[in-house]
Amino acid sequence: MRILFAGTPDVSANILDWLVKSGHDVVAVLTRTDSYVGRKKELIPSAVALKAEALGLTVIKANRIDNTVLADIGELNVEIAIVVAYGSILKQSALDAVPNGWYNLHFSLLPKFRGAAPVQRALLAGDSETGVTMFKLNAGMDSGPIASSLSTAIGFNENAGELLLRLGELSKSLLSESLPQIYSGTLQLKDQVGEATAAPKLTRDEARLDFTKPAKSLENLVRGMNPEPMAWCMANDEVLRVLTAFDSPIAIDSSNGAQRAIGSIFTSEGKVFVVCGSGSVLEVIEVQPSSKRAMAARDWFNGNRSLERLN
RNA sequence: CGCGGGGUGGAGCAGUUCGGUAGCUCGCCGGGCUCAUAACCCGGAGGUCGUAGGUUCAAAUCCUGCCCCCGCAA
Repeated sequence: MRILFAGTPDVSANILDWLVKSGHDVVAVLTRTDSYVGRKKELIPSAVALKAEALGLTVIKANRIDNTVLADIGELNVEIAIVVAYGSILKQSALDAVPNGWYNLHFSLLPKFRGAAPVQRALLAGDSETGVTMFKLNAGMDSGPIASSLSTAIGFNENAGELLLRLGELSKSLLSESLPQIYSGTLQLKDQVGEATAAPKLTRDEARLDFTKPAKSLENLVRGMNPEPMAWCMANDEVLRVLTAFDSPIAIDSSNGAQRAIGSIFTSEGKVFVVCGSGSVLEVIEVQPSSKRAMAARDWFNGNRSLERLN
């Protein structure tokens, strides 16, 4: 079947590459328009656009499926579309433009975590399992009938970037299982069952560490926010990004009153700890002060001996 | 010309306002203490202070150009 692939970021590009190299008949790619990225505001094509060009595929760049784009899609005579993190909502008119429909890969076990940030939200929630779901798009938000899904255990120190990478790989298994069924018309779709939850895009406010919370929930935040937008807190009026941190099994020494204040920093055996809520302690592994590169928390602390607390 | 912050021994930082031959916390090497240690004590190596030029008796510090790095915002 002639396939239209729609996607934008790295994960999508990786799956596109795999589809083509596995012999699937991808004839064109739909991706978001080039966007200004970085300090120098350079106009950069999406990862999918770059990959598609390298593969010699037709590329349609659009953030909205207007009549012009619909016409372009019409001319391609594609039979199905596969969507992996395209980045824009597809309206009914767009869905109708592809005869056998659009199949979306979503990085959660639907109906959990519908929306833009399923991987991060699963980590924030402290879930021990997540997965990838292939479903047929309808006009709703990730609410279409499911073709298939695969679950996977979340590693205990896995962050969002690492988990996404793994889910991307899992997707390939899902596709190699489901695509042949779509081609042969034997695929069975099932309505989503269970409680639906929303996974809206992350905001920078949400990424701020609140040390009055238990260390475990801060660990979840740090993992879920890495690599984007990255958890952060304030250290002497400067933003400190926290790349890696774990709930520590050590307990606060109740004999040391100074160490008990929320947000207090202390070291032990070369490790850096922060006092959190409910008597818990967060071990900080890697941080990035503003203007600096990411560094081991210990190195950072060596240069900031006078710092007593984070907030 | 979107806003802003940085480049100082192997690492992280201070010193730059008010020029005068480099300091702190670590790491590393050697020695000591100890049953032992990531703890403690003593000693040591290691720096063209991003780079090019300028001012000066003298520049990490003042002036100018350039290179590299980072956060925010998009």
